[in-house]
Amino acid sequence: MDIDSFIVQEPLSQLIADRLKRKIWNKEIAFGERLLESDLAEAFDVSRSTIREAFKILGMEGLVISKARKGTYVANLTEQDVAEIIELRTLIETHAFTHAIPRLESKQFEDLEEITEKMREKVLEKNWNDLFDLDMQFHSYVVRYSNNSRIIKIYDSLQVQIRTFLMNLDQLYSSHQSFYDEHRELLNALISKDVQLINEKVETHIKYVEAKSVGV
Amino acid sequence: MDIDSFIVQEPLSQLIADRLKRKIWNKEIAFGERLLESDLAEAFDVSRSTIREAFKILGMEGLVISKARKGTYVANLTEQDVAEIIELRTLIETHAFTHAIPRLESKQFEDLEEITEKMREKVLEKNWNDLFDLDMQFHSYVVRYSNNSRIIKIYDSLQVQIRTFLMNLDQLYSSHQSFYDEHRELLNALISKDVQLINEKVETHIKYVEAKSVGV
DNA sequence: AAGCTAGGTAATGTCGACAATCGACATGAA
DNA sequence: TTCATGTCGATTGTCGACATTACCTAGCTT
Repeated sequence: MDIDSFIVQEPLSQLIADRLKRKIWNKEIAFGERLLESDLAEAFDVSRSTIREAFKILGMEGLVISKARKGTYVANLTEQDVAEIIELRTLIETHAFTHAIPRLESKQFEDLEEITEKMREKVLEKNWNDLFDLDMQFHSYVVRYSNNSRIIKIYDSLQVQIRTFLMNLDQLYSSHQSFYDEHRELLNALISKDVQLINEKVETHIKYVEAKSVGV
Repeated sequence: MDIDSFIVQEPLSQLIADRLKRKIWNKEIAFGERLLESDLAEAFDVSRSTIREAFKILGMEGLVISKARKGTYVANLTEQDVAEIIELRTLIETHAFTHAIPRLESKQFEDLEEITEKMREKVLEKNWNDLFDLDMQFHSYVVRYSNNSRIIKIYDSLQVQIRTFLMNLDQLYSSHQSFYDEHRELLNALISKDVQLINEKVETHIKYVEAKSVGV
């Protein structure tokens, strides 16, 4: 028995998909770039089948676009795409946050409080990568309490795309303080359980990010 | 050049996925049934790779569920699932219909009129299958004018699931007349371009279907 | 020179086989 | 009996090779 047996549980294709995702986020692979099955198979030292399956995963998450017999390309984020993502995010989050309200108890608010406080730390440390993670985590946490597995799944895919364009916004780095403030307000709105206020804050928060993204 | 060249354009996996979809809709394959790659490969006379890719497609549409090293199963539609689908459908359609308004001109209303009138015919002919198609077509047509490719894609997948549980509702067959009336009202609401009214009609229409589906 | 046709090359689609893993059953010890 | 361990068959994961298709280029025709 190999020692790796204790580590490897998920299929190789999933691992490859994750590694490709990272490469795109780190800009090692550019938007619009063509991905050749053979090249990647060689680069990752796996077979083309595995790469193919990884492509399917990334395709579901909207990171990659495959056309039959034409190849697969890293999805290009045009202004239209960013607008679509913003629109969808607003739609899902306002709905999910609202529907999560009845299931948010003190336990949940404590968790969110913890996430938010960690954000404050990361802001001071100027650790933007962790800050991103916490941002995503905060929103995912609430969406999960919408209790609709389909909406959660859609949101997970959407978050991959959100992250993709956020990682390309250097401007965002300069506004770290408001990053924390925004989530603090969002959390307070949730605690108040005031639907109107929550929707307002969610929309404002997303629009705030959108403003940063003009001209991606 | 082979004569089939004119026919075969899309990958085999897509064709297989469609055929599997039909089999599920026709109840030739039951909910929750396990799908064996080898068996299906033999049945359709293709390789396992092709079946695998078909599974990935059906997985995206939510028709089957694959778990690593555990196999893939036809998705089971519990009451919870139906509730989720209804919730998501309402969310997407109200949003998409509302956002489609500015792009709906006389050309579009004529098209919708045509679809609706065909429904009247099919009701008289008692051709339920075609009626289903027209129903799906009507809603897809409007959603397409939301101009958000991501929302359209989500809706397409959702419609596959909607169809899946509609095909299992014998009760619906008895209410064919109101089927036509419902869409007539929906169309009138769209023509009026009254957001409030449209949302109302969409919600009513979906809830009407939901009522039929209690206890699936 | 422009456009069309044909052929070659490179990439994707499909295949069948081998490897790793899971589940069920059998076997044996506490 | 009950639980742990080992073995076997069945099924999915991964692989490399062949088949088919699309893109590019060269050469021809007008």
